[in-house]
Amino acid sequence: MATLKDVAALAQVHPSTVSRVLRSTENLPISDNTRRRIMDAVKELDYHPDQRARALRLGKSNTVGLIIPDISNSFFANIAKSIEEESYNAGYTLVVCVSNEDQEKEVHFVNNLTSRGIDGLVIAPVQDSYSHLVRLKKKKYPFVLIDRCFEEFETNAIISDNETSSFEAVEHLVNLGHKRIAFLSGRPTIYTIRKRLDGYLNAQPPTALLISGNRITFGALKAIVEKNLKIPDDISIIGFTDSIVTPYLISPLTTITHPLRDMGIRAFQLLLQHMNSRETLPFSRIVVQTKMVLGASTASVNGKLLHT
Amino acid sequence: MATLKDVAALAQVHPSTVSRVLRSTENLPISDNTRRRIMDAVKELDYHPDQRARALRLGKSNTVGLIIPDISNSFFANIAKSIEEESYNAGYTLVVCVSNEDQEKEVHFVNNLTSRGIDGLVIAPVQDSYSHLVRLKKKKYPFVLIDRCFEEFETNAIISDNETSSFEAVEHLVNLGHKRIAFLSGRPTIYTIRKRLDGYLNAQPPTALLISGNRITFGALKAIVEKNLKIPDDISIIGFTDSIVTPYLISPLTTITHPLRDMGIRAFQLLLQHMNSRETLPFSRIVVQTKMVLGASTASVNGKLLHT
DNA sequence: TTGAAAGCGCTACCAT
DNA sequence: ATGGTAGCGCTTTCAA
Repeated sequence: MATLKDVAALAQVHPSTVSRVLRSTENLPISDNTRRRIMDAVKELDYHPDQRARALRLGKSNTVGLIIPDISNSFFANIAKSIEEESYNAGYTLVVCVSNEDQEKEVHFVNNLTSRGIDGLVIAPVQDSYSHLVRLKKKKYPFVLIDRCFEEFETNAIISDNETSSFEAVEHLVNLGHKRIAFLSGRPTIYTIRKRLDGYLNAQPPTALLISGNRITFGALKAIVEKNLKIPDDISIIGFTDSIVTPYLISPLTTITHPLRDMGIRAFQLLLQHMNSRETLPFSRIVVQTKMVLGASTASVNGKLLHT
Repeated sequence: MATLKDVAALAQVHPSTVSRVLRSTENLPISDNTRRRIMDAVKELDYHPDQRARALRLGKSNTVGLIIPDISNSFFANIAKSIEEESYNAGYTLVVCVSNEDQEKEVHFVNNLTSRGIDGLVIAPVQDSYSHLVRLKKKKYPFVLIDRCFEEFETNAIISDNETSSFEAVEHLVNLGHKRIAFLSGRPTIYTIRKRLDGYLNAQPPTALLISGNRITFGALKAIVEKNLKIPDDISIIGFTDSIVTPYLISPLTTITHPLRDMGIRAFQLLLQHMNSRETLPFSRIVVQTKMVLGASTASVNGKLLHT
C-alpha cells in the first residue's frame, strides 16, 4: 500500500504538501505544476489515505457501527439495509457486527468498535444485561438502541408500540369470537418452537395463535403443517413478521408489520444529532407505529376445531 | 476514552510498562505490586486499547471485511452469518458492507476497507467491472470472491456449479414432459419482474419456470397468483432459492439450494490461508455442489394449461 | 508557494 | 524490573 511519503517522493515534494493538496478546498496557494505532479503520483501509485492514521490524527472516523443479534432474520437485515443507505448518504461508512444473540459477543463488539474510533453506535441489544451500555453512557459515547430497549435505563431508542399492536391483534381475534388465544414467543431454534407448540396444541388447543417474530412464525407454520391443521379453518394465526413472503405462504398471513425502513432512518438521524452536537443532548425514546395487515389466516371461531 | 497514558499516570508507571503488562504472555519480569496497580487502573478507567493505533503500529488489524450486494436477501445474509461466526472463532472481527448492487459503492468500500488496514476481504461482487479488483491483486492484497466470479480474471473464489444445477433442473422438467420452459432471471425490483413475467406469460405461456434467486422467486409467485394460475396444475416451478420458508409457500417449492454455511466457511478459511502465508499462494477456485430439493411445485405436463 | 515538526495512541527495542 | 524513544501514516500550525 502506497503512503503519503511514497507519493511525495514520486512527486518530489514534502509529504505535508501532498496532504495539503489532497485536502484542499478551493483556493489553496499551490503551483499548477506541483499539483499536477502530485495528482499524477497519486494515480500512478493508486494511493488511498490510511484511514486509521487519519482517524487517529483527526479524532474522527466518519464511521458508525451497527450491532444486530441476527443477520439472517429479515427483520434486522432490513433495518441494517436502511441504516446502511442512510449513513452512506450522509458520508459515513457503516460497519455491521452480528452478536448472534450472544451477550458476550455483544460486549466484545461494543468494546471493539468503540476502541476503533468509531463515531457512534446503533445497537439492537441481546438484552441479557446492560452494564456495558452503562459504561458507554458514562463516557458520553453516542449510541442509539433499536427495536429493544431497557425500561429502567434511559438511552436513545427507536422502538415500536408492541403493547398497542398486541392489544389490537388480540382484539381482532376476540372480535372474531376467539376465546382461547395462545401467545408464542421466545428465542427459538425452529425445532424447539415446533416441539413446544406441538405440546401446547396437544394439551390445550387454542383457536388462535399470536406469534412474535419472523423465524418463530415459520417454525409455527411447520408445526401446524405437521399436525395437519388447516389455517384458518382449524386455527387462526397472526404473526409479528415483516417477511416479504407472507402473502405467498400456505395461508396468506395476517401480520403486524414494522416500519423497518423508517426505524433505521430515525435511528441514524438521531445518532447523527448526538454525534454532531458538542453539548450533551437529552435522550430521545421514539416509538414508531406498527400496522396490522389483514391476510387470510384469521377467521371467525365458528366451526373451528376446539380440541384435537 | 482513556488512553495508555491515563492508565500509566493513575498507576504511576511509564506507558510502555502498561503496554508490556497488557500484552504479557506468561513470565514477564514485573513486580506483583506494579502489575496490580496497572490492572486496577485499567479497570478503574475502563481502558480499551485504541485499535487504530495498534493496527497502525503492528501493521495488522485482525479484521476482515465482507462486501455483499444485498443484506436483505437471505442468500447473502446467510453467507454473512457463516463468515461472521468463522472469523469470530478465529479471533478476527468481521466488518460487513453492503454495496446494494451498486458498482460505485462497491469500489468505494473496497478502497475504504483496505485503507482501514483491514487484513483481507471477501467480496460478492456486483460484477459490472473488476478493474478495482485488478488493482487489489496487483498490490497482493488478499481477497476471496464468493458466489460470483469473473471467468477471465483469475482470483480466489468460492462458487457453485450453477451450470450443472441448471442442467439438472431442466432435465427434471423435461422428464416430466415439459417442452416450453422459461428461465427467469435478472436484478429485479419485484415489480419489474412481475410485469415482465406477465408479458411473457401472455405472449408465450410456458408450462414450466426456472427462476434464479430469492427475491425474483417471490416476485414470480406474486405474478402467478395475480394471474390466477395454479401451481403445479397450470405451471411448474423450480426456484434457485435458499429461503427457509419455501416449504410453507402456497405451493411447497422445488428448489435448487446452496450450501451457504459451507461456502462462508470455505471463503474465510481460504482467505485466512492467504493472509497468513508470507509467500504468494496460488489462487483457488472452489466449486461447491448445489442440491435439488423436491417440493410440490413441479408436476407432469399432462393436462397443463398450454395457452391463456 | 512549500518545508519542517509535533503529535494522535500504541508497541518494540534498547537502556539502565 | 522499569523507563525512554522511535516511528506506524497522517494533518496542522508555524516558519521560511
